[in-house]
Amino acid sequence: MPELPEVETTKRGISPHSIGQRIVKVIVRHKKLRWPVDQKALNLLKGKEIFACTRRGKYLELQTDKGSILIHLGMSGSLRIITNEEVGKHDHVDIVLSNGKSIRYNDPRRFGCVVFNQEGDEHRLLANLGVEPLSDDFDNEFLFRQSKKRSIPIKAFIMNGKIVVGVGNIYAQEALFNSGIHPNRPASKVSKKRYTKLTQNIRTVLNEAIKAGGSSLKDFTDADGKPGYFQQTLHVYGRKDEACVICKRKLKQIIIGQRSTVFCSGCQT
DNA sequence: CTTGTCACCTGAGCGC
DNA sequence: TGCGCTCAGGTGACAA
Repeated sequence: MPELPEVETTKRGISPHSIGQRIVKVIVRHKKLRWPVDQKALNLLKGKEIFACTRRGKYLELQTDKGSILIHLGMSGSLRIITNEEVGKHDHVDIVLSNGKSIRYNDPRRFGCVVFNQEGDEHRLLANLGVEPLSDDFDNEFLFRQSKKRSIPIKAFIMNGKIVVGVGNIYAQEALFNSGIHPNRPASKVSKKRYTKLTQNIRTVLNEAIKAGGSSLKDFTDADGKPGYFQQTLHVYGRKDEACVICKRKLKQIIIGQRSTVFCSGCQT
C-alpha cells in the first residue's frame, strides 16, 4: 500500500486514536521483519505517553519522551486502529494503548519494520534522508542543483531517498509523464526549466493523492480501506500498452533500476 | 563519491 | 485444480 501519500494518510488516521494515549504493551507475534523487532527495547516504552505521531519520508514515528517507535510499511504493510479484533494472518505487531485500542501492524511481505529509536533524527535509518517533497526545502532549484554530474536516469534520481524522500514508483512515473520528461534521460541533462516543472508536478501528484486518500479517512479502521491511488486518475502507472491520454500512442514499458516504468514515447523526451 | 545489482518475503494472476 | 512462472506501492547493503 505505501507511497508517501498512503503513509501520510495512515499517520492522519492513527493520530487521533494514539496521541495522548499511553503504551500499555507491545505484542510481537513475528519479529522477522526487515529488521528484527526488538521486543525488549520496545518494552522500555511501556507506560509512556505518545505525544506525537510524525512522518519522515515513508517512515512513521510514535513519539514518547523515552524514545519512539519507528515504523516503515515496506511494500505491503499497513497500520490499523482496532478494538478487540481477532488476530489475522500477517498481523505481526500490536501496540496496545491505554484507551483500549491497538495499533495493529500487518505486513504480508515483511519488508517493513518496527524499531525502537532513542536517537531521534540521528537514527541510522533517518540520518541520511533527503528533503521532504512537500516542504519549502524542495524549491524550484533544488533538483537542478543536485543533478549536476549525475548520469543516472531522472526517474532513479527522483526516487533516490537521499535526494528527496517519498517519491515511489507510481508517482515518479506520473510526475515524469506530467512533465513531459523521458524517464531514462540522464539527470544532468534535464534543463533547469524542466526541473522547475517536475518539482511542481511531484508536489501536485503527491498532494492530490493525499487528498484522495484523505477522503476515505473516516473509514480508516475498515480492513478494506482503499489506498489513495486506487481513487486517483493515473496516466501511465499500470497502463502499459494502453493509449496515451494525450497523443493516443501506445504506452511503453521499460525497466529502470529493476522497477517497471511506463511512459509515452511521444510526449516524454 | 556515484552507479548498478542483490536481497529480503508473500500472494495474485496467468498459461498450461 | 494444481503447478510453475512473473510481477508487485521499498530501500539498505554491497561491489565495482
